[in-house]
Amino acid sequence: MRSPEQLVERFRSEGLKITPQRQLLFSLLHENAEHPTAEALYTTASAQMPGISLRTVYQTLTDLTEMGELSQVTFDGGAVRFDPNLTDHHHAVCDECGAIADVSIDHLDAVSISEPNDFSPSSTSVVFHGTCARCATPTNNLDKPTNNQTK
Amino acid sequence: MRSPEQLVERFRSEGLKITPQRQLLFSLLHENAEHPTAEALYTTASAQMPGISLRTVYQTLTDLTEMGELSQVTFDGGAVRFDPNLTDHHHAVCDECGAIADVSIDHLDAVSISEPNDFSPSSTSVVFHGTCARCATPTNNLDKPTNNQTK
DNA sequence: TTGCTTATTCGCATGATTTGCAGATTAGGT
DNA sequence: ACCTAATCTGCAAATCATGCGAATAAGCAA
Repeated sequence: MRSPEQLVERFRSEGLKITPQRQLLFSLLHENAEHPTAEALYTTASAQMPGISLRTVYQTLTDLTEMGELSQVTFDGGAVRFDPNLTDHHHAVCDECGAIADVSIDHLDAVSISEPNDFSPSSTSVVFHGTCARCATPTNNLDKPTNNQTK
Repeated sequence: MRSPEQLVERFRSEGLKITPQRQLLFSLLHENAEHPTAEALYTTASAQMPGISLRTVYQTLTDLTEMGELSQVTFDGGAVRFDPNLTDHHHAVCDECGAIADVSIDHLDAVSISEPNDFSPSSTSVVFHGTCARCATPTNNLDKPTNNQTK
């Protein structure tokens, strides 16, 4: 996703209005690597702007997604999560705390479908499940994040 | 998933009862490569056993999943789909008709996380998006399957 | 076969997530 | 300051899934 400033420019140039709600969400999403759900963003946004509606959060997220500024991802059937990272990347889901991390992958080009041979893939996405560094460390068990598991 | 006969044995040995509803679902799931949703199975089951309840379908699918006889998969936030294929495999989703095919993959072991280096993956799943053979063929457009897209 | 015990089924209510709709509000230009 | 269209908001409703209690039936024993 572009910077809040660039988004403001883009919205203006497309005749869309710059509302405080949109600006707040732009800033909350900018460089946000937490893959938040709409509800999570709503909670955070509400703290800074009491009265903002969940409907508006959904609406803005949908708009940004349609504009290609956000992508939506879901893991294991939970709520949709929003990802402002538009670079080529994949995801690692911690089975302990539910955290989702962006990961880059080596040698993905080596992967191919061996069977069947009649499917033409246009994109490939990889999801790792496992344990994140924080949960793997037996010490600092105290400041572990709360479980955010999708299910 | 094992054969209906083997499942009957397993259920009996665990003190579970063999009901006509379960037997029907065993047979509908056996070697089913369509990745059906609970609703889809309910529709099919209802044709053969009018009166069967959607609740029972969900219950049985959950039971089989907990027994390790089925796995659940979701794509793009749609409804959960059930997969009786317990072999090591991945999935290819046709963006045209929504069909989901099981695929085997070569060189998955070559894939590794380059960044960050502190996540310990225990499993890796790959999903291809693209066009299936049937949709890619310009002829036989007439007998294309109806769009079953998850979203 | 009959009867008993308990697993199952079923239907309905409820929960979670998301979208549709319509009226109230407001951004941004005149 | 005023207009108009875009936006926001609240609520209803759709979809998917699960909890719960009463009714039912499978499997065992006599």
